[in-house]
Amino acid sequence: MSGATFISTTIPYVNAKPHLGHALEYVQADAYARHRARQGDDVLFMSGSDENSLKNVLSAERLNISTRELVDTNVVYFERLIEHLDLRVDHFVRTSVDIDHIKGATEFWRRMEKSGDIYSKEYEGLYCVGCEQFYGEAELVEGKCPEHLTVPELVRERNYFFRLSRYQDALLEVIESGALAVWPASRMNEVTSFIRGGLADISISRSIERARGWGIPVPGDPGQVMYVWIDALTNYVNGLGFVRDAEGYHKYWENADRRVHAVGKGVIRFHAVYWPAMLLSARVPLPTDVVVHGYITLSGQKLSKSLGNVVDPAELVQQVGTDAVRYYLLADISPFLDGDFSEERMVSRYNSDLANGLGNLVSRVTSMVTRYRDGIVPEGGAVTEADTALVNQVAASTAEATAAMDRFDGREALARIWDLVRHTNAYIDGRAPWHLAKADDAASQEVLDTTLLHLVGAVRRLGWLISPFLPSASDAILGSLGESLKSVSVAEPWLDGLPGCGIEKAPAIFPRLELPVD
RNA sequence: GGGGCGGUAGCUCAGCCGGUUAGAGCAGGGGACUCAUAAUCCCUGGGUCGCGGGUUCGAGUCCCGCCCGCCCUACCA
Repeated sequence: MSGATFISTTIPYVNAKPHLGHALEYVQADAYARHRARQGDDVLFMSGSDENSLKNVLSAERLNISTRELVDTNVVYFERLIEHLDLRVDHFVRTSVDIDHIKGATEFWRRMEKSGDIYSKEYEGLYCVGCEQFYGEAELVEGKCPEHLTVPELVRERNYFFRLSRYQDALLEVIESGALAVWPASRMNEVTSFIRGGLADISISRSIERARGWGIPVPGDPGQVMYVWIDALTNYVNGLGFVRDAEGYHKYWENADRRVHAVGKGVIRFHAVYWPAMLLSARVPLPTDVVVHGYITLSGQKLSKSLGNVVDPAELVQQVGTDAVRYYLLADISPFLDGDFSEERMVSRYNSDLANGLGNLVSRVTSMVTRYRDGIVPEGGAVTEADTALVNQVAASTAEATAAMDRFDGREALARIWDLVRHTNAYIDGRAPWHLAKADDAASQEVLDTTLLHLVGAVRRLGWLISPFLPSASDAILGSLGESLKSVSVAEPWLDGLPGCGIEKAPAIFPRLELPVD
């Protein structure tokens, strides 16, 4: 146990601006990264951009600019989205720029070659530029690429091939033994049945002509560049300094407890079959988890540029704020299945859960401590059934949310956290502190003290619990209690250190949003 | 064609190896309260659990067939 966790997003092509699907994967990976970090792991969260793609070359040609110019321009939108969504990305790989990546991909290729897994042969196939992938006739729909609905081009040239076929048994073994877990289980079934169906060797290079001279050269053959997926997959180790045998590589990959890839359902095969096989060939440890999310539809329709229904996540953040977007993506969209986006639903969940639920709870608690005890958290008195029930809910929500996150299920985690939000609100009404405050007998005052202490404890715990999902709100809540995340531990008794603390009436953490009227 | 995953209250979903009157959140209806972001709390859910058979003392929960949606995979004519 090294206590280290590696988590990555896929690296998108930067031939266009990011859409909501990118945002989904980003926040899912970010929540997991923050979760593990909070559990005490040393976490490295990596993202990046896939720039060596023919798709980028063609987009640039259409715009009449250089490929370099295109990727340099577009990558900024992704970096900006990462900021807008408040992601704690530790390292961002640019595959056409980073020297570690370019050298690393080359070294990776050499290792596969050394294992005897690379050979060249004449090949002819139907290639979809949009997918950067060869298709068999049978996979086409009316002769067109099923993803892009364009006619693939017939390509014939000498290419290098990877002996994927050799790794069929080994891959089944790592997946079935659980060494490489694919989430959810249904996706794992897909992968194993695909492998059982037989693995053919795959083309891993293309002529420099077809690539328009863009891409990472194949070592020892200036006429060929690497197939974009081959260099792209190696970004995960290259971003850690694989080629330099860097300390980061040893720590966050080779010796890490968890090596996690968050991916979309469209690229499972690359991450759960090709990439592990490449790693086996290069004799590098495999990922431990591949977590597969679905796609986001918009009012039931697939996001597509031609339909003009692409939602710009950056714009969305500007309209409703980072918390609303993060919360919606994490709490409402299934982590594993396709989800539907609707602005109305996003606003509705924000208002009911964040503004009316948690936000209002923080307001009323801080307000009562300020009003009834001059902002000083009191010592508690005798504990009764209602207090114990609250304590139990704190423990249950904490345990359940933590366990859910270890299953990559942020939606479930948030649901269990909100059990505590509701329970705490109900606890307040059950105690009616405003009545206790008016009663001047000692007994009532003691109950009030106990109640306020427990409330502050619950709010503190909630602030801690939401930190992977809503980091800035978490800071705000803990800040209003004079706490920072670092000073709060799950291990310590949950009311420790609270009596005597000075707190202030918190400003609205989640101001209500108005539904867009149109 | 083969395989997989879904089809549960208006909406989004829970329901593990079959077992008392099928659940949650939101929305809707009624009531209470005032600390709070007109927020909160309490009460309120007669849903053919896609359809039809079957196994069982008993089935959303297992078996068979069918319908619908999505996905993976392959082409037998």
